[in-house]
Amino acid sequence: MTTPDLEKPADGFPLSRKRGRGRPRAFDVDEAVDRALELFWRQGYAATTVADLTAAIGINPPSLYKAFGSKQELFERAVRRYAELNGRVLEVALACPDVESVVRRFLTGVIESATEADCPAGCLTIQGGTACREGEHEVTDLLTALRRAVQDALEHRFEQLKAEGGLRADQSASALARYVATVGQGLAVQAGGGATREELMTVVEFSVRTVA
Amino acid sequence: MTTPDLEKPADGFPLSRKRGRGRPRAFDVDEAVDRALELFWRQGYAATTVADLTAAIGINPPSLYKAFGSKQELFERAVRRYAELNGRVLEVALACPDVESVVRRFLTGVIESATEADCPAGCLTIQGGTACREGEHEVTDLLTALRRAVQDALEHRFEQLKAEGGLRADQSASALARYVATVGQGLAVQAGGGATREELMTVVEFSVRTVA
DNA sequence: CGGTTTGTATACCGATCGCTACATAATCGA
DNA sequence: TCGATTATGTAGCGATCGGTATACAAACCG
Repeated sequence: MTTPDLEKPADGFPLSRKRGRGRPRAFDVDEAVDRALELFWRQGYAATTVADLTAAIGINPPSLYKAFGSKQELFERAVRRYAELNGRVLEVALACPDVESVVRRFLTGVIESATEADCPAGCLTIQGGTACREGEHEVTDLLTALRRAVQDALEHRFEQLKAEGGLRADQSASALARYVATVGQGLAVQAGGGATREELMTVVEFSVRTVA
Repeated sequence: MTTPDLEKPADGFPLSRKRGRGRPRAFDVDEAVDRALELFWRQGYAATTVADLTAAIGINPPSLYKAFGSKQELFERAVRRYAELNGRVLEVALACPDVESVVRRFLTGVIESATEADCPAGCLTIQGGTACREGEHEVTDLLTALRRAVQDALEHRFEQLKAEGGLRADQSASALARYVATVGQGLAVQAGGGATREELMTVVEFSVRTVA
């Protein structure tokens, strides 16, 4: 799973919009990634075909391959975009001042993201990537790493709060982070199955009660 | 998603092993379903090809289609087999005498099933079925219904215990069932990502604490 | 035994898969 | 305006997809 840094700013252009020498691209790359994200999110990696992608973006295959390299690299772009969007939600939760509010805000954010009306229900990192034939672990591994990164961020924050006295010294920050991440993943599965925000918010209350 | 009752006992044979008139089948159907189950479990529906299935079972395509009808019907058979296996685990949990032990036994059973050494990690109903093109909801719906059935069974048991006084009258059996099911699904996601039994058992303790 | 029934193996179907060769169009620096 | 460069549209590549036509093999019944 190489990451050849497509579309990077190409250091050297002070503030100008980079415009290469050749024919200009006829579609917006970021918008294309968003369309791809929606498809991968809704259908998963294996069930989403290049024909689906080109149709959704409104381009022909050569344009897709020029811009992204392959279906798998486009998937990685979409996943990175997804991580960027959800990263903001995570940051808001991590900024909360105590364990209970971090947990409540995180789980609430997961529910909101997984039940957003104009997005597929559920979580891309859970339902997007089982698809791997024997020996093709790249897709699965990427999504697993992303889930792990969220859990690690929670753990780091709980360690901070523990040092500040906001978490009892005999409590394990890593175990707590795993618990919260587990509930979050379960909530995403529930949302993928059609559960509503109201139903899922009752789960948050159970979880917060554990923590408090 | 029709269920044409393939391989039913064909009432009329008192106690004899049914042996039709034609050439006998050269492979064991139940064993074939188990092989298919493992593949669908590990790779998901969309990423598993008929060639994968015939190779794993050790037969040629016509035999698969004679016995099962289609890839999708074989998937349904595999899912039913999966439900049968996990149904036993669920029954053990439901037989426990109080809320806390039901929850503990259920979540422990989920962990054991999702981390069994000689099976794919995780849960078929979560990672097996995202695969559906626009308009092909059969696969996803089947798995969603299966998860829902587990949650409903928990809810029914909690209602029973509530009537017996084992659950406070102001507690919602459905909300509790949703919480427990959510944690179970989260545990399955964690297992699919490589978490160990020991790590996941700490999550059970958090959850049980909430309930008690 | 012959006739019927059922499963197997070979070989292959049209459709679609991910991907690309090629010629053309549109922009650049000079 | 002229190459050089980059993207686009058309058309199609070999491989594989889910599924099957056909002929043969192995059991039954009479």
